[in-house]
Amino acid sequence: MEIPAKYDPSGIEDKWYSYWLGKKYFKSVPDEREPYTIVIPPPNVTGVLHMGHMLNNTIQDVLVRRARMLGKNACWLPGTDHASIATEAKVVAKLKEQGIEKASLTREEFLEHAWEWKEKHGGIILEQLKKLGASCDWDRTKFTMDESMYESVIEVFVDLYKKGLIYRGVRMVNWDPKALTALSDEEVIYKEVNSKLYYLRYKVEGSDDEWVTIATTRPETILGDTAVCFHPEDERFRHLRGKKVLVPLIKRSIPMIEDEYVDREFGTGCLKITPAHDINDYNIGLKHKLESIDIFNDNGTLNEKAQLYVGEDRFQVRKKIVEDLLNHGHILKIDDYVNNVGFSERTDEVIEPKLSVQWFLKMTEMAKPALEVVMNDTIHFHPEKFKNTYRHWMENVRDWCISRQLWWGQRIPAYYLPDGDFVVAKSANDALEQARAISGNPLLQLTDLKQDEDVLDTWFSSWLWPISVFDGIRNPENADIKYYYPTNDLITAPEILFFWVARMIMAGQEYRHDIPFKNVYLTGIVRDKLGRKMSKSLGNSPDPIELIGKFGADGVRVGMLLTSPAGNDLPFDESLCEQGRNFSNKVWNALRLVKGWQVDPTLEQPAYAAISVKWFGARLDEALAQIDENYVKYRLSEALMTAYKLVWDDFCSWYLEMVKPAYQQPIDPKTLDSTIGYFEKLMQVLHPFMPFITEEIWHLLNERGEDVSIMISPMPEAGMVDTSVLEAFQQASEVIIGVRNIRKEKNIAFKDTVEMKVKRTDSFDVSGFDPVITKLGNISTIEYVDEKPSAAAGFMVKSAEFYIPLGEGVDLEAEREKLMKELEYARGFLDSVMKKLGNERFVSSAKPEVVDIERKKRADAESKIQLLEEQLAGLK
RNA sequence: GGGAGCAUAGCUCAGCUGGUUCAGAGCACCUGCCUUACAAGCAGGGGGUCACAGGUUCGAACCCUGUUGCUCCCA
Repeated sequence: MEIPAKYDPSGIEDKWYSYWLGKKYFKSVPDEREPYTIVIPPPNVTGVLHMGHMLNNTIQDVLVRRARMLGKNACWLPGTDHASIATEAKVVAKLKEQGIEKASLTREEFLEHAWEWKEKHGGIILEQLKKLGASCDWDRTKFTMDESMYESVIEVFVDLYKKGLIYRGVRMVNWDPKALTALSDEEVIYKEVNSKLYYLRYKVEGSDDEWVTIATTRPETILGDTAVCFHPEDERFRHLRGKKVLVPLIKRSIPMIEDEYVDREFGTGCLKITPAHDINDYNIGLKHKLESIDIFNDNGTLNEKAQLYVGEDRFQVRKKIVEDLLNHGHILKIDDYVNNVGFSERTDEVIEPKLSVQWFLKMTEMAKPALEVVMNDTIHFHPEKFKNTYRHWMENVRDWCISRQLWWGQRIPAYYLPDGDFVVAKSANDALEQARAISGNPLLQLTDLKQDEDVLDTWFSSWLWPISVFDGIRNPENADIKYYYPTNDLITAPEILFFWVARMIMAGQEYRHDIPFKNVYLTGIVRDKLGRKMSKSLGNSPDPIELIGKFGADGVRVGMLLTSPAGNDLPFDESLCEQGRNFSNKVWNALRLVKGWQVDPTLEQPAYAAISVKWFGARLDEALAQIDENYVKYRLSEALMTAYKLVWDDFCSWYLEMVKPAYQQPIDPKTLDSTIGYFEKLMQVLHPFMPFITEEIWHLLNERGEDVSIMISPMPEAGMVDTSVLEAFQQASEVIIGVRNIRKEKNIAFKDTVEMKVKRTDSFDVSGFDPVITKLGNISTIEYVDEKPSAAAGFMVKSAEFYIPLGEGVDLEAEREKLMKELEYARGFLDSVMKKLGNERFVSSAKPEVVDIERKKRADAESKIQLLEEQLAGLK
């Protein structure tokens, strides 16, 4: 069989993915096995795959594939969320391109367009995940607006309303004047902006020429002012107590009030209060029972209450009012000023704090048990440090604004009666029944009821995700939810710890009386070389599909995971994927080597091969145990690195070189069988990280029947580790390295054999590995001697001395220098040990084991020094 | 302004309960090799005052205090 020297993943990946799909290996149905469940953090239907998804989903696939090979019933449930704001914005924009205004459509017509858009674009990410090798149970794919999911959301809304946890209230919200919707705090991005600080003077009412000066960045909002405030202990304004001032231009009379909120150092120490347009002012307004004057329309233009500039945009008005204020002598000065301004995450519009009627979910009571289960490690966070952040948020949680002024999403099931009263119900018919009851009017018709126009926040769907994907809200006793819930691991980004993870925990406790997952693995953010977050707008993100084309899915997966410990940002560089690709190639070439061997069934196993097979078995057991431990601690990068070194260093660089038959010589069957057996195990260990190449190689190593796959084969288990053979190999390898060094120093080509003489002590014995040393050192004979040979280059391993006779050309001085160096080191070492042992307090207070170790070190160092001294003496 | 976290090799990170001359890994770098699986490779090698200053201890990268710098969250 001809195997190319370079691994080409292109055909192989598609071949095996179709095979897995065809054999339904990703599918999961409840059975008697232990379940292992992951629900995907549903990507947005508007999105395309980016590097963050690559990292996140690689991790999920690694965990799922491993669980499957550990014999668990693994279920990775995929899906997408409807992303109400983002999707609606996309659909609106698309319609606009076609010359259609959203306002000209009915709700139903608009939703038709939205669904059409979703059908066309909504599945892109999931399709791309297949290229990555994601082993999701695609038959279970869910979308947050699927009928069952939609109904679950409505049912939960109604239930929480009945429990008194959902209420309708006036609140200061983050208003997006472009999208015409309220945003949650998490959807607002604060940016530093160069703006101006305007110093404005207000005339004191009833005075001739008495003024009070305030500083503001938003002069247009003075039209909504209802007070001016100073600090009660501020002497500078004491004389204004109880007086009134006039708002410039409109000359409205407003009171001077006092509040400790005012920062006396900032501006003039005097603050204008505009309760309708600033959250802090709003709170002061509540405290001092001030009037709220809302001067803005929903689209950011001014309304009649402003009295001036009615109908004009807020930023236009700012320019105009500054001019007018200047003309009327109200502006004393204008400073440059940098402040934080909130922008809409979706539309990039400047957020307007706005009073409006919204639906809220009370958080305080739900937060308590959700905090508890994380603090007491019922749910484990990886890494643990996020427990702190989580606690801080949960202890200061605020009510959740769950309404959005959009059409795309679950419509709020509140129905308004003609008199303004409302009922909340699962269906219009239910609502009618209730409405008739509360109004006492049995003649009310469906057409008399008007359903709330708003939809629910997307997170109000996704907080139910781990439950609703198994239909656990509507059918709490169904087989799926009982089997798969709670899920095992959730893999997500710390950015959404609060508005998703925390809320899922709350929903779990409310609706299943149980946690939604046992472990939360927080990934870092994928950044570019400059440390910037990868984003579409910056254009600094590579296209994952192109990367896969370039390095192979396996290569990219390895690249993503190599330097990505949990919770740490990943400074991405293509060279990481290159390293992954190189690793694929390394493994591939190991296959080429092994497949190239001719076997001679009559051959006995040579001694060098026997000991090598024994050693690698031990090494494999050791590494398997280390890898298991890494997985248990969710240290996936380390698990991968352990496997990487096991394959590259131990298997390829050492083992294969050790057992490799001489050129064009056949191999014995016993060694070949062991080697193939080890190779198979290595492929199984690597499979979760590199699903494609391992499947390919696994099938090439042995004839396989139908219906088999490495992905459903049992993961190798660590056996008892034979530490004595590991220790012996360790020393043997040092001998080999010693020989290689001498060859290099003395310019002896590898093809020339050398002799080796060994002067050893009883405590040192690697003779089991002599055949290996002979082979890898290309040594003609190993002779055990009692005296140091003359004219030889030497080195030491432990207390044994090794010599390569050189005939002439031994540089005595160089040998001497080498020995002196070693001696110096050994003496220094001994010194440090003696210092400790000479310290009375060390010997009396340190643990006895520690003291014993020091004593042993002293003995070893002393004998080594003696040896070196003898050697030096022998050189003369 | 409040809270949290981080600082170890050029880069990204390990370093568990203080205890081996404990300072480690991968990549990058340097040197020599196209040796018959692999130059996407092989063999070897250099590189760190563990941010700084104190303290606790027989002993500190690790514990404590302060300083500096960076990051994140909340306001």
